[in-house]
Amino acid sequence: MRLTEKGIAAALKHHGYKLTPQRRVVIGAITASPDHLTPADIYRKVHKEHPNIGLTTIYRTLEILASLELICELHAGGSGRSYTIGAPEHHHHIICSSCGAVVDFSSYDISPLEAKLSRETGFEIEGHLLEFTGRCRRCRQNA
Amino acid sequence: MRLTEKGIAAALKHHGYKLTPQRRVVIGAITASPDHLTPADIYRKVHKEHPNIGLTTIYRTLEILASLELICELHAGGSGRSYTIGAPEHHHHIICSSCGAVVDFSSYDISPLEAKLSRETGFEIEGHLLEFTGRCRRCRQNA
DNA sequence: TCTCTAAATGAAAATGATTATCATTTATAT
DNA sequence: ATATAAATGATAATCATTTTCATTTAGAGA
Repeated sequence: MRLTEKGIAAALKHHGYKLTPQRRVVIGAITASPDHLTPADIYRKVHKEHPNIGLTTIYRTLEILASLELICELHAGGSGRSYTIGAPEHHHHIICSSCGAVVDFSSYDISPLEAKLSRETGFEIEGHLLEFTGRCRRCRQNA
Repeated sequence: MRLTEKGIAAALKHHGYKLTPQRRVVIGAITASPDHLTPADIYRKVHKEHPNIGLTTIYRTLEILASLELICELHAGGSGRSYTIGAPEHHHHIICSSCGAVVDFSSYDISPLEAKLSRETGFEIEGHLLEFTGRCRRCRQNA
């Protein structure tokens, strides 16, 4: 289950941010895409319909959305930063290296591993990064 | 078990790369540090003793070392790219968010999870990213 | 609905990281 | 010792991201 455009808009307001037309457009672009998008990707996507939206605004909006965990930052694959739509529950991502599609999975609980590592290394675990890359079913069939 | 300066130098030669003084210095800086280092970090470290080594050379050397998997690229934490010394076996990393120390762990086999995901999602898994951040024992005790 | 104000925007410049270029130097095979 | 392809360093070019600041605007309250 992924967050919806309406849900994200409501969460923004709930946290005291203004719901500007520009922010609506950025949120719309992210919720409409199954892929991971860089700030430049989003700029290109929205620039046709909304040529007045600046890249700076996109950066600022993405930063807010990420800080509220309404979108997820991805690390695997490309070198630059990219984002995908968030979800209500904690989850991880599989990214298709061919088409860029992102699939969530929440069927894995990482906390036992965290506990084990904490015991073995003396670290107090604060966070983790777990992502997979691969080729999605469709891309495999098209090959 | 981590790779040694000698082992990395030998591997470089084995793959047909020349073992220049500059590369030796970069390799030395990485093997000498328990932390993750950005290209700029390494430049600062080596610049005192070897002011003639350019940042460009450091970038080029890091790229080669990473492509041969003699060093590991880290993603968690900082935004820029950073590296740490490699190891002979596949492993993952825990990074101290306070002091930057990197601890390896290889006590976790991710392949059952990969198989499960492949079955559930139809993806052919190609790679993964698994890192933890936390506070190491020493930093916790100093706090 | 109107007004006000803090927040948000966009354009531009500044910054910072990374890559490309190219003339010069050098590690190593012979 | 020599030849040569590879590597280097200085510089410039590129690209992503952040800062700045004057202007605009969403939304709270009258």
